[in-house]
Amino acid sequence: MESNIKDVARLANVSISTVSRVMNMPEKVAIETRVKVQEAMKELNYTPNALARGLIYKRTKSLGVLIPDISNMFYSEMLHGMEHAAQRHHYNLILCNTDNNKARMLESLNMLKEKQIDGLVFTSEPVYPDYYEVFKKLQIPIVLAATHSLEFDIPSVKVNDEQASFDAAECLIKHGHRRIGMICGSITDNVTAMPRLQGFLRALRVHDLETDVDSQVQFGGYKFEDGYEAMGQLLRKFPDITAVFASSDERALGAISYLHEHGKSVPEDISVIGFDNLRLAQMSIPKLTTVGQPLYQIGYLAVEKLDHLIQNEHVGELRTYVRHELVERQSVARR
Amino acid sequence: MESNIKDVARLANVSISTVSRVMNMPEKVAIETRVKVQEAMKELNYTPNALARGLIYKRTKSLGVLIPDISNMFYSEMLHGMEHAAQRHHYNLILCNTDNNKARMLESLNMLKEKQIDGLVFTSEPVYPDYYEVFKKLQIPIVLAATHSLEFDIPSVKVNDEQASFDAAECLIKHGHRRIGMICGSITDNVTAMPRLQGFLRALRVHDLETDVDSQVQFGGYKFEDGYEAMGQLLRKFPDITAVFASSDERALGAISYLHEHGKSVPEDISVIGFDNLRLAQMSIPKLTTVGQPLYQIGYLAVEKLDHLIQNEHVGELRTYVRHELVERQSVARR
DNA sequence: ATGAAAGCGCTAACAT
DNA sequence: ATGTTAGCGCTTTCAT
Repeated sequence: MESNIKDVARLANVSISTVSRVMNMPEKVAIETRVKVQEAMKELNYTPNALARGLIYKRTKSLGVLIPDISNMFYSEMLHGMEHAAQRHHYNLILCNTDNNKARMLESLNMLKEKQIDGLVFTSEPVYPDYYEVFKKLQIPIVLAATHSLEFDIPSVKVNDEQASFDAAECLIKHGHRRIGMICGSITDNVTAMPRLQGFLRALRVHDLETDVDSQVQFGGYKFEDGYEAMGQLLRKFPDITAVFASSDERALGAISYLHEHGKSVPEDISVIGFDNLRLAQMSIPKLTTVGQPLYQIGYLAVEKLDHLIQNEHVGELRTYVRHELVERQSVARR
Repeated sequence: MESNIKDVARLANVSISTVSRVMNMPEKVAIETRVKVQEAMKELNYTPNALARGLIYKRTKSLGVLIPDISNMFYSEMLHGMEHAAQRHHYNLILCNTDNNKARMLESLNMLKEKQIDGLVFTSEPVYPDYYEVFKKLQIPIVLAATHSLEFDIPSVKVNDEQASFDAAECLIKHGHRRIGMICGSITDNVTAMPRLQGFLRALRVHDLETDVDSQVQFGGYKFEDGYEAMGQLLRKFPDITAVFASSDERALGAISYLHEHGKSVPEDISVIGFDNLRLAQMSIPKLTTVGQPLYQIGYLAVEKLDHLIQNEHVGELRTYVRHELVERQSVARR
């Protein structure tokens, strides 16, 4: 039942080249033959085979996307943007969940290369030197989304984390807070967690507040549970705290949950500011004040940048930094 | 720099069939030639071309996934399950976001067919007769995830919505509630919204409570904002309500938000039970009591079922119903 | 305006 | 154990 170009040619009484022509340069074929061929196509329910085409054109209009955890809202919002950009530029997205697992990532990369993807979007993780080696071997355009590399020249789209964190901390300070804690990502992550820490500390310094990382900062994972845990530890180290900067919305919600369970109300007793502005930031009680990054846009732009690379047009800037935005809701109060 | 089987053959001083053999049946080639070929592959950084293979095998090890909105946690959790099953069975997932837009869906389906996917996962939307026509033309195995069709014989994986809703309502009733409202999906959706409504009503009837759809049920979208709106309307129609069944977690959170803003506390004044058990159900204050559906598992099983179909093994049951689970947290109180 | 034939990178008979 | 060749479905010269 699967029909191919030959079947169409036979039914329409023309050669396969004519069929090919009506698909790719219809104006070059006589109107009546064209119609005849189109009717044959319809009758046979013909669909061209992209594998055969890809073999010839040496491009597939498929992009690979490597994501650590799709069930995380952070990534799914970015992915949404990527998908829309992909549709717009007639690409398909092949999705690979890496679970932050290197072996799995290498495996995925291999599959993607075999499938002859035209380009790759790599998200969030830092580009370690061995990753870079793999990328080079891939021989295809790559764009980093929500991450970047200062060591290597790989195009990227992300927010300025240092400045965004600075703004978060300053928001707290401007609301009159002086004893401010931070719930931060892993110390080993110097593409996201460290710049955020630095931005936080810079704001404190600029406003003549003391900084003591040991007592003010709690490191940990980015999840709700991690935020919950971290809030507990922070409170123990730094009991008279009046505000907390949690550098992801999930962490912030975890922190709020901890505070709630321990009889502190937000923002009356303690203010909390988050980072990301995921959709859930509007769903919490109190609604979360946070520094928003335009995740959808990051995904969208990453794919468009990739498209430019593939088309060999001007790539524009190597590292694109998109604007963050302070979204003031209810979790930060004046003191 | 892109090397192919010919390059490898030349470098290893063998024919291309020998190279092909070391890839597909290495035991059939002399150990020393094999090593020679493998070295050549490594040196040339050779990767087989899946397009060429697919052309011959007539299967691509790619699956299409149609999803209305990936940035929705509901879908991203399912997608996560699908992706893991896909990895396990050596498939790639080609992701298409349909935005609930029919034209876009048809376009995606067309692209997917051209790319010769081995199978398709279709999520959530009801299968309208015209969709079914399109599916038939596709000529490939299809599995429905979190939806099903009683009209057409298409394999599916989902929860028993009627019973799940029954359990939700009964939970409320067993906590002593008698004046219970429901926030429901669209009346036109008879694959999900209607069964849930029926389950709700059945529970009321079984427990000898009056049922009056007009005053007790508010229809609307599945989002947070919709839940917020609906809660307002419901309260106006049915002021002395003591409990609400919101048939999605997002709606439930919206309802809670409305109640909170209007001076009613949950669960002291009004109890709320949700549906889905998304990760955010644990993040709210109060933590949400809800009827959980195993979304990850639904995705996982859908892909495995698709694999069975593709392998032409026994499909097992046509319609698989997975277990839901009542997750009691803090948003429902005894009365 | 249309057709014949080569070739994209690979596998699978069929030789040897 | 290895090589030769046809062909998967298509595009693209090159003829006519």
